[in-house]
Amino acid sequence: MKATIVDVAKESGVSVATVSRVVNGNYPVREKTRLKVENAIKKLEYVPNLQARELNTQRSSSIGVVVPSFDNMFFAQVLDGIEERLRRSSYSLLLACAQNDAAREEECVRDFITRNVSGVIVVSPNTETAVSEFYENTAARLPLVFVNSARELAGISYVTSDQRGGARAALEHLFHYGHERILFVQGENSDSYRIKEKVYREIMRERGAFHPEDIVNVGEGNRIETVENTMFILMDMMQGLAPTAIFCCNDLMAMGAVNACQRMGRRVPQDISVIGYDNTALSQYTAPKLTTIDQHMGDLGREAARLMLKQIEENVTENVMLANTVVERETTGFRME
Amino acid sequence: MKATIVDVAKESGVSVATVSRVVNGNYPVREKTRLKVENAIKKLEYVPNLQARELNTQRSSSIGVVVPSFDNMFFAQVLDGIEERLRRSSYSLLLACAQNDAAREEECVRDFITRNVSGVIVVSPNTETAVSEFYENTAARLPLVFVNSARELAGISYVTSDQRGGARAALEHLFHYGHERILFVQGENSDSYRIKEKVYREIMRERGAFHPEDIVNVGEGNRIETVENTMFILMDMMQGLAPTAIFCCNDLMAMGAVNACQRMGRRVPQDISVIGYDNTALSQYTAPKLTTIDQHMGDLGREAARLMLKQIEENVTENVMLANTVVERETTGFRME
DNA sequence: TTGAAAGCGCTAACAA
DNA sequence: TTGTTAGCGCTTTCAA
Repeated sequence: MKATIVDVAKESGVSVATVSRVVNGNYPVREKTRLKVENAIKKLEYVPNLQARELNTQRSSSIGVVVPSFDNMFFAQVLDGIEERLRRSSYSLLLACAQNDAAREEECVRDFITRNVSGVIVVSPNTETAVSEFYENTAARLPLVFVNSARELAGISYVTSDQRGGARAALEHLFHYGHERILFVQGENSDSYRIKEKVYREIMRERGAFHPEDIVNVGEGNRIETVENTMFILMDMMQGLAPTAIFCCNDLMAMGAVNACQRMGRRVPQDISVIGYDNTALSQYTAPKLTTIDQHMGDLGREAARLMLKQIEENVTENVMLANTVVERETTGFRME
Repeated sequence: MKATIVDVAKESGVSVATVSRVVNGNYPVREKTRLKVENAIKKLEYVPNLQARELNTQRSSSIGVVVPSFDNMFFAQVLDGIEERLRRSSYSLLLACAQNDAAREEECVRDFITRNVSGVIVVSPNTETAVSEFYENTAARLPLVFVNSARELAGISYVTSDQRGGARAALEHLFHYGHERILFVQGENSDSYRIKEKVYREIMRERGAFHPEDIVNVGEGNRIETVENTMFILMDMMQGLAPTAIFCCNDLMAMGAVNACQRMGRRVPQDISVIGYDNTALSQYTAPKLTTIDQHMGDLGREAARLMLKQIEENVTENVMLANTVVERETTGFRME
């Protein structure tokens, strides 16, 4: 069986208290005693039991993270950022996947509470659950951080990305290249499309360049088929219209847009410019490489971890909004007649 | 403060043992008593403390998973599989990232032991560490499962994917379409390239169709730049050679190969066929869509979780090798003159 | 500088 | 069917 602190104490002929002091190094121990204990530890391959320690000290050194799914590169990157920041602390990461399901999300959080985590980070919380009583109660119990949630609740820290600003930056980038007739491509069922559409409408109206028919909806926006769907829909649409640029709500759609242009014999960016959103790895794989908006997902994760640590240590919540920035690559530019 | 079992016992006027029995439902409790206790639990918002329970029962209900990094879609998919299988059990998942570093990998495993996990799954263990004494000692302490490791140690369960068979299947797929002169594109520093190269050499030699100059090395094979590097190297190479097909060790390289062909005015697959490896999401985003070999990474993860559970429950190790299968899409076919 | 002992929240024998 | 109690492995107060 695994060696316990008692075994070590016996082996080295001291009390368990002394062993504990050696292990934690928080109280003075005579050099000679320390050596004896350390030898015994090595000999018995003793590893302290964190569960017991935490039960005793009423602390916990794990943080729960709930993600809605793994198939999306977005979450992998946020997770990466969280892990990176947490690594420098003494906390470790308990992971659960909510499968895009509100009930399952609650379940995950409850399980974390049972496991006595120090706090829970929820990435893209389900909008149904996010407004519910459930999270209000949970926030009263333990530190809670939301990543990318539109709705705000008391006692919860938020880290979001400035999609309004990002949409504006994307359009200004296109204006800068002299584009006026700009198609807007979005999908269904996501707050993030709503936000961008609103900005698009406002800005285009301001310029007197708004045409309702320039707004294209390609349906489900985060699947593999999105690329192809977007391509076909645009090939259809663009027959009648003569946009000089296309603003897409994510890189999948942008990729479909580029493909559509190429199939129709329009050069990108000489004939038509395309800008995407998210700066997923994808955007660099294509030829030409996508100009897009970076949401800095790694930073989103790092910030979430930082806010969590802050809540645990100082018991204060904080909200952070990260800027979205243009990454210019090869799909935007001036028109060449 | 959080309510404990003692609080619930007091509130409902029974002993802690009875509360425990109600919570666990493992011993008979009179209906009326049970109701009293349940009410108290609800009233106090009591959540049992798993740490205490596990300390007492000498059990643990978490499994540690170490991945080398997150930036690779591969690991995200394996993780997805592990999580999916574990979800149906009562175990939860402790995650750590080794950052492609052998020392850091050991550290992660040690930390898991301290946290008293039931077992550890290591995805793509570092080859240095994999052969070391470290894992031998660790395997003696607790269940260990390796995903995608070339070297085998006693007391450890393995789940690997049959890359030999996959490479053979890829070549046979090309032979089937009548290709004889086939370029082999690989990268540096990975067992998986070695394995495929060996198969390629063997099979091409057997057919008397082996030309040493057909083996191309594009350097670092798992970065974003791999796509572009591959493209330039191949555009250079293919001037002199006249292959009718290209077998690439991963989808990044295959994407680069397709781009190279297109730039050189060769139609894919009418003039030249390209086959990739991995079946990453990427392979479906391109136009034309990549024919590739599926490693079934989700299954790899699910199997790893299954073997872990088996080791925990029955204390037996098992090795599994998953078949790699051809996924035919749009980049392979007969030559059209 | 060290040891004895209480107790963290829980389960499970044992007794009633 | 229920209660009493020992003890899981550890930390920490208190006393020596």
